[in-house]
Amino acid sequence: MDPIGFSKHDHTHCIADNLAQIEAHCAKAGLQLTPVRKRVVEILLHEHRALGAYDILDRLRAEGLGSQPPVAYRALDFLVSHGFAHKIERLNAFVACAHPGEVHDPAFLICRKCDGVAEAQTKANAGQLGSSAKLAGFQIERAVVEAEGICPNCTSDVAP
Amino acid sequence: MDPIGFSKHDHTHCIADNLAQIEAHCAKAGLQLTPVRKRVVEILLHEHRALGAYDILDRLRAEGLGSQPPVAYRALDFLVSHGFAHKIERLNAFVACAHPGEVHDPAFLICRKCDGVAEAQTKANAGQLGSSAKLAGFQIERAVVEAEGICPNCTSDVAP
DNA sequence: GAATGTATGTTATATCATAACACCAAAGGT
DNA sequence: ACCTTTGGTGTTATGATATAACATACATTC
Repeated sequence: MDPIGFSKHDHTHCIADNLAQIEAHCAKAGLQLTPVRKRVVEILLHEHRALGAYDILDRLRAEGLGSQPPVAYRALDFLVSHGFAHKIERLNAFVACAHPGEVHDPAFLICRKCDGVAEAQTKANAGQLGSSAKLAGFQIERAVVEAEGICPNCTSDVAP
Repeated sequence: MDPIGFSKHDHTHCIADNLAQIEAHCAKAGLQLTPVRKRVVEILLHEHRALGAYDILDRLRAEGLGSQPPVAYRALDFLVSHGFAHKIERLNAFVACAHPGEVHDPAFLICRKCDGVAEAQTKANAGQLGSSAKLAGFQIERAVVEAEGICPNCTSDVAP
């Protein structure tokens, strides 16, 4: 399974490119991409799916980079708060951002067969949700949009 | 779309009406609205906000209706699976459904000041997300849409 | 070189959720 | 009437996710 938008791509380049973008962004913004943080984003980039904090922690532990939950959670907090990763609330898990550095309101397509996660774009204040909010006098600051279903690679062998 | 929850309304009637609808629906569909299940949905209806499973459990315990987590989770599973309540993934908490019995794709507006939750309607396959999914060849089966921000009642005393 | 800020290491614990098994009560067949 | 099936509840134990709190380390700056 290698879904970024669920399409085939050169995964090695995809990792390297994203990492380069992240490093550039950190350098520019004066953010410290420490070994643990870098390794966590590498792990996330290596999969194109959501990983739980404890999955990540297991890998860090195996590499001697930290063994207690706060190590993983702190690295993830850094990545999420700077837009290098996102939390998938539905899964209590984390994915690398597909557009690091850009400002965006992410939406996710989660395949329930292969667990792949694709990142789509939305505008939180446009569309149906924006209309409802406007009507209600509600100011949207952040929106969680996570669709579950079947990705194109799994449509053939779909089982209910 | 008329999100209820942030507007004034006769709360006693709102509870009674919803409960009546739920009872009618259960009777019609041959579902057992047992004492625990009924009490849980009453508790949820009484608040217009999301309650954690353990909050609900505490109240059940105080009334001698069950004291262990599975009691609350089982009742909540029943309510959620039949559309009488919804889980707010962002909060790991539950709200009563504002439109029990009707088929709908709920979306939520969550106030970060007062914790109020309003339910709005969307169509999962329409709009921006639907377009993205279509483009990717992704079949949406279910969508989690949860907006966080400030409700109309809290806009005055808004703090960042 | 002391003070400050930021990151990490570690312990302990909080919070959310479910597996597994025992028990009970209603519904339906014989 | 008796039995069996089905679905709900009671309980124990544990799994899974997440954070508070405090100690240590290391660089920057004054």
